[in-house]
Amino acid sequence: MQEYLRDQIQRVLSQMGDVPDGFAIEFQVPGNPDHGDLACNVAMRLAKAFRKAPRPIAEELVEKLSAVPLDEGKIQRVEVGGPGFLNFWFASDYLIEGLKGVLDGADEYGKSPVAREEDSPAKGSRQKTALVEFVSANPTGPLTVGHGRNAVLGDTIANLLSWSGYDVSREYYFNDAGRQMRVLSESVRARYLAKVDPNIGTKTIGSDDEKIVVPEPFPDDGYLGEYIEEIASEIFTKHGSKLAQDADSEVFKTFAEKKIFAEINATLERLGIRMDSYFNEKTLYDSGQIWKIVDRFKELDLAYEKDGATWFKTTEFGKDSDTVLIKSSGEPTYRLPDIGYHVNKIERGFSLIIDVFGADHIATFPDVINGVKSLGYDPSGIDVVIYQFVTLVRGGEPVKMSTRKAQYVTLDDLMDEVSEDVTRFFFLMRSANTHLEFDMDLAREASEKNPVFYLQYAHARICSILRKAEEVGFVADKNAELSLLEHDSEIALIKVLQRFPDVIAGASAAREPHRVATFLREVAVQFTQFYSQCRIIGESADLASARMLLAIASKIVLRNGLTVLGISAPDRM
RNA sequence: GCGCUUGUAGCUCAGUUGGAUAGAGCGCUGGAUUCCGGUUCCAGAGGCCGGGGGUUCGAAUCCUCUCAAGCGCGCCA
Repeated sequence: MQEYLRDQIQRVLSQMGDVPDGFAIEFQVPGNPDHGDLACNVAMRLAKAFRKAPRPIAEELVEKLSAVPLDEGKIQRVEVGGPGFLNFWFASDYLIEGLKGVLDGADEYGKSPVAREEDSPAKGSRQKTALVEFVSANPTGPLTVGHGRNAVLGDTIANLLSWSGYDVSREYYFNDAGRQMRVLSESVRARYLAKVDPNIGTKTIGSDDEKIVVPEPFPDDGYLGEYIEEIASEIFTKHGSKLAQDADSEVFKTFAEKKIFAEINATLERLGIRMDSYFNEKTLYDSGQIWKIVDRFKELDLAYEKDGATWFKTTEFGKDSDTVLIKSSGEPTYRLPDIGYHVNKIERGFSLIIDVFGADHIATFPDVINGVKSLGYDPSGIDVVIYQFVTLVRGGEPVKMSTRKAQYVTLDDLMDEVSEDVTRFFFLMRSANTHLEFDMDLAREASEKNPVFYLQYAHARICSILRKAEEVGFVADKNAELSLLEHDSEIALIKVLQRFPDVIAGASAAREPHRVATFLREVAVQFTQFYSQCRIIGESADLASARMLLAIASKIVLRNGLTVLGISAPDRM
């Protein structure tokens, strides 16, 4: 439709004056139905070039457009509105074609065709690929609520890209060799030793307001969660006391890592998330890649040695200070493997590389990009999605969390309390860069106050109508005369449904899943209005069939939208 | 102190690329109901879009200054 109108306007404009080079004709969907179905602002934007007021330009445009009649199957009428907008009203034939499109599309409605690389002919018709890296929590403990937002965002963005025609891979990046894992291992070992010898000495760690008693060998910055205790018990059950003498035993680390990873994956599974690959940071060491990068940085005069450490000249890129790449202990900081990892991703040939991480990581991202660029790679395919932190609210008060005492609500706890569907929806209903307030009381409530239930209810209600129709022996004619749909609420609903593909495409391009959630609410509202104003079963066979098809189309859009968000569309509630 | 993010209705938040009278849900007030699911629908009240200045046909949106909040600024990740 937009292309058609663009061509028409282009043709008329060229007769009216000199259109500036590169002038693009743009359209928008007006918020106010009195302004038609599509609006165009060319008249205002050309006022200066034409040295004329916008309104006369618009009026001339309308006159010229109507002189060579516009396709009546597409456009019903054109008017000048406000300061000089061209307002177009779609013809009902066009709307009906769109409705048929929804029904024909069915489970596929809203999907874009396969996206192909077009920039390089050599690549021919290769499908675009995307790598979405998310979660990426090191296996040191259960996933928290914060990880939940990351996980759900990443997974949904992956869904969106896949609906936009990308071949998508989900990847989990982790490090099981660093300091964190050492502390984890020592924490488990200390708990284990206390089981072997209950008389082992204790000590107190923590600050003045948070004192915690732990076994003597426990690291000062150790992990205090209950799960450490459980892992130690399991090791004790399996190995008895024979590991007590072996200070270097790898068992603590490998056992803990294996168990924690299994739990993380089980948690992700509950959310319907399945990774395609896991990338161990260790790979980058083993291949020698990170050392090559350091050498290259030194050749480029972007790295130097000082105080026994190797530094990255981030001041070259406008930062206040340089950054350590390799500590004086010989161990790299996370920044070096991060650069290596992104080089690795680029070398794997993805068209699009998406990272999802929390606001606390934002400052390190430019270093990675600058590093990648300095090494001669093109970072333009890398896109970062940043999300702000989550606050749980219960009874109007924020839920206090303390990592120190390991008093935090895990993602599993949250799902136990409010269900998987609600968890996903609440993480997706707000834009990623707002601080999310997760209202537990609202989330628990299974009523119209809870936006997820409102959507699911609308879907269930349509299913109920279909069941009812079956009971009374009514079968909708698949070739029903859809032009019988002319009630305001029917027309409004048809128009909303047809926006779905654009919403998906827009949400995908902007990596903003919340647009889908916002849109689905509109669909549910429009459907409910239609439902309350128009009866289906009991009307004449023709009208009942047409309305039934409209209800089925609504069901398709609700269902597909919920599917993209990873939320179930129940037949009954 | 510097950097990033965010300030929109009482609360939680939408607002596309700069567009027409700034929207939704909750809460509040008042109404509807012979119904295919009342987990519903309709109406109303409620706004200095944090504040000042600028850009232009036109600003919640862009620029600038300023105020406030969150996060980051480590040989942690």
